[in-house]
Amino acid sequence: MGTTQLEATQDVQEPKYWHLKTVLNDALDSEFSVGEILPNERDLAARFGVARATLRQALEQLELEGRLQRRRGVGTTVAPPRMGVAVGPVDNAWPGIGNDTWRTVGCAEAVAPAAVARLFDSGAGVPVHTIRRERVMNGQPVATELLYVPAESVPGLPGLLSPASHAPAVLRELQRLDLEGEDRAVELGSARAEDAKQLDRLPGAPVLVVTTRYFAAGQVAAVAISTYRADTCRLTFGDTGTVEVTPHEEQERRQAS
Amino acid sequence: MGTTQLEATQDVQEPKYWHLKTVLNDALDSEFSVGEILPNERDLAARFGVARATLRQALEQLELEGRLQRRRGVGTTVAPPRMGVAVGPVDNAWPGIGNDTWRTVGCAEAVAPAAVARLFDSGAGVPVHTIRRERVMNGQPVATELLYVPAESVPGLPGLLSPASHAPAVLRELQRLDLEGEDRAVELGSARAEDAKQLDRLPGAPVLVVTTRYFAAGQVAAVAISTYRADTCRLTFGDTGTVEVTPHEEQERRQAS
DNA sequence: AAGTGGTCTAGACCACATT
DNA sequence: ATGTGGTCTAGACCACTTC
Repeated sequence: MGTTQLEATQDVQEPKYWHLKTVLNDALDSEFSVGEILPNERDLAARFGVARATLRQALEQLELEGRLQRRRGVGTTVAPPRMGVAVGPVDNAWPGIGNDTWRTVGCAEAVAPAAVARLFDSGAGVPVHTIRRERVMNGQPVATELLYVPAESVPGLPGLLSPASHAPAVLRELQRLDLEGEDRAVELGSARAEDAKQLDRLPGAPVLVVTTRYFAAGQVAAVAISTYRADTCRLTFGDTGTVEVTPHEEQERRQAS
Repeated sequence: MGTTQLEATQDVQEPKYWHLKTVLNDALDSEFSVGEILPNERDLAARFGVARATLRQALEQLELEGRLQRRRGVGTTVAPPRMGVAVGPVDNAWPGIGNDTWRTVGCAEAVAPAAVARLFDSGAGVPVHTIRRERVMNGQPVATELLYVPAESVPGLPGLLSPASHAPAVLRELQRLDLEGEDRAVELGSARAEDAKQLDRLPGAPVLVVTTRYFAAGQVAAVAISTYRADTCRLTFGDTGTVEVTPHEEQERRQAS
């Protein structure tokens, strides 16, 4: 990266932070390896002759693109390539089937929030089982999920359940139903406080929100709102089998730890 | 939204811009309708008793979440709900089939850039036809795409073609092949200068990048890199038919224009 | 205690669209 | 010419991790 100031040959009309971003991006390719820590922001800003805020604007974008990882109190490191995460319909199946990558971390019984109720055929005020799960890959959390199952989808449930057996029971009942199809949407969001904590990020971090509707008996039998870390994940939708991680990616990921 | 300063009852540990964001978000729900313009940033900042930069941090997040739309020289308006955009496999078909929502805007013949070449089975240096297309919905551009077709995928092409007939000829040849499957990945990116211009956004705007691989004869016969506006689009992957726009959404969208 | 990234301020000027 | 959002500066202090 040298001692170079930003060249004065800069096109007008091109913001400094944008130019800076491409310079840094190139430097990451040629002069740094995955996991390496960069100089701190104050030094970098001085080296390029810009204010720290401007430097940060460039770093923010590079982090958004998954090139960098910044952690308060620690520093900025070069991020490994994004993980390919399968979100279906690889196994067109109910959640919780077999030994998948999800882990249940809690559950509750309540009325569906308005934004979720809209996804069900029945209107507002539907009582639902709410199951919180998290997904871990390569030893790091990549997603957190809220699975909403209307009580009427699983009528066979006994009345009172211990917290420990509640979630498994709901999933078991779900899996008895005949799954007719799934339906997914992906959009950009920012992590709510609770999600951010589980994903080991700050609130407001960019996330990919996957909304899945599970159909059974001509109705929406369950809805899952999955929140993926946008910086570390590439969501894959394989029609022709899972797109597996290439050996090259696998190697680079290992270097990071 | 009132004349209210930010309440002093603010929890410590909660950043101002974060609190501000929730306040604004609630105000948007209750006191504004789609398409309405907000007070300008300097006024808003003064009204809430914060610096403009802090106010902007809140606005940026709301724009990222698709709640606001900001345009330089114009102002900040309340955004309509995101459009549901089908990205397949609704029609598991070659690009350019039938009357789809895509429009070809240019094409060229060159060697595939490294990042794209990696997606093909053949290594680097593959000669490809490059077709640029754009997707328009509800009268506004939502996506731009670069479609890469290796020359060896379409051997039946005559040598020299006029620019006008080039792209259609490539697509026509593609469609003669037997499509065995598709493969998609979605990740977050930021708009390159060229894409940003076509999407009517500033460079660096958040986008959802969809990478599609088309398989034929056991090979990757074509690759498409589609860039969707993350602020206005919700990508839908329908296994059970297209998820159509609800009447409610349709109405709100109309109010915006 | 020292060093990191995260938040916040109060200004200035620029690019752009509209009048 | 005016008003808007976009960029940039030079500081300050805070929250967090590590030593």
